[in-house]
Amino acid sequence: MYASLSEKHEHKKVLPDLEKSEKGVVMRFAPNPSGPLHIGHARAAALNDAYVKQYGGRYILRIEDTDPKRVDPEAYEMVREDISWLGLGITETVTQSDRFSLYYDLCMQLIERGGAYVCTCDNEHFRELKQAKTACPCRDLPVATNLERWQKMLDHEFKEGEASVRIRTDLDNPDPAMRDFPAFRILDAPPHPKVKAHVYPLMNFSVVADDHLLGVTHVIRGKDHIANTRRQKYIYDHFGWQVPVYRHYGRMGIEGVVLSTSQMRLGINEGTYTGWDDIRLGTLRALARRGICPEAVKNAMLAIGIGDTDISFSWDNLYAENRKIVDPVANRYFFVPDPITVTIEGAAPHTAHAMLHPGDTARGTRTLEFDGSVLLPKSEISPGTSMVRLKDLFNVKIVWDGNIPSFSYGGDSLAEARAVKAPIIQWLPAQAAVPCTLLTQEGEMKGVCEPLVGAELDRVVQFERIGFARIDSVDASGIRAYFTHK
RNA sequence: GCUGCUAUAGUGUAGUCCGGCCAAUCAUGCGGGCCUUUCACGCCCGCGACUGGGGUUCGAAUCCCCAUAGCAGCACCA
Repeated sequence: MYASLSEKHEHKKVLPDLEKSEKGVVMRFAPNPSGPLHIGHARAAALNDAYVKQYGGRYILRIEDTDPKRVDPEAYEMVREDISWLGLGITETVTQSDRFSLYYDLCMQLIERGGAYVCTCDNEHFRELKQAKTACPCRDLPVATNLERWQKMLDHEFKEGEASVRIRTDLDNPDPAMRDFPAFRILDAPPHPKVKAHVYPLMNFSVVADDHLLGVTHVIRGKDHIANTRRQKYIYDHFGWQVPVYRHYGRMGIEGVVLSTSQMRLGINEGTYTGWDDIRLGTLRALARRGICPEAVKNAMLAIGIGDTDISFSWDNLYAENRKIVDPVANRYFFVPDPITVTIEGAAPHTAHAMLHPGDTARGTRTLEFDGSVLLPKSEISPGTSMVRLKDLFNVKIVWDGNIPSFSYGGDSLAEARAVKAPIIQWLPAQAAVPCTLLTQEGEMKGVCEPLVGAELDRVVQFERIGFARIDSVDASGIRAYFTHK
């Protein structure tokens, strides 16, 4: 009985089983190095990671840099950093630009098998033929001719746009997307930052080649790849290779942040964003800067799972995951936004001892010395407020003369403050407050905080009654913190 | 236009394959209460959904058909 109770209590989100996983799995995460990773990438990264951990096996990071137009040389390093931050169990890394000769080899073999041909047709013309389910003249050329043409491609005798390799599929396939799709193209420019080439494999070819060569057993990717999966099966069949198990999860809409790499880049160049880690962006480094933990990101992604329905990602759910992680560890401090200086009449010096964490008394206290005047959040003091309690200190009576308040000592009794429902607010000694800027996605909040916060650099703290924040920088001019969430 | 995928509360998710135990799970959110020198955490109570219409059946969230809506592909991007 107790067993079943605790079982239910510890109910953990488990991903649905994958078939053919008994002997372990080989999976891969395959980003394109066009920029840093964002929350959308995290889904594929986390799901594959979780399955490899569940079944055991290898987890390959494959950098898919086969399109020189979409390669940012700096992104290789950024992707590496982001993956390391996420804490994926990557067991090996391959970069496709290192493997062009493998693809060329396989292409030749495929042509020899009659599974591919070199097409020199004009693009527009080919499209019309395709719509009409008609073979282009190149399709029926003998293998020997195709091999010659392939050699001419490699020798750069064909220029950009003059020839491409196509996979022989089924012209009668009702889906026009399946008919003789391209596998290699020629690009004269731009140069690839990592490899000297003009013949480039297209994704459907290089992906099949590598999935097979690397022994990938299961592929989990977005359903935008569902057509690619069907196309890729033609290549597997031509080679007689075994097809991996595929799962396609639905589209994930993400509100409120910019995710498109090109838009982000543009915004950075124009100065709209401070960089790839601008907190208004959905990059992993932006989340990190705000104090979102990698485990929270992964947990949120696993909770979403691999369903094939289109979903809209909810920040609330991610924040809830993060709060579970951060709340038990974050020290508590006072941050007074938009402070006003107030002198309190009739109060003797007091020393306040506020707990660093109310759930963990062993952590001790911060000490705040009261000596006559304090800083209070302006928004808490408005006509009609007759008493507030300064948290961990004492009560303050407020008397209003029109719009002019005067403050006086109101006793130490917490019970009295409760009795009149006085708000218990954060405060700082006027003499011991450090300038602090809290940056949120909506803008800056200027204020002051406890000096001790300076020792929390790079950690997440909780500003009482405000929310969690990551301390981003500490210097002579003050502290800068990024708002995490409530 | 052609091809394909999907449709459970505000959001995510379980159940759908093998119809009844589902007047539908869990989380998050929201409302209320308790606890508490934070509007955090914790605890309690509540709110809230099977896209619509037909059909099969003793019985349908679950099977079939149609409709509607959303998404994806038809790139020399990944």
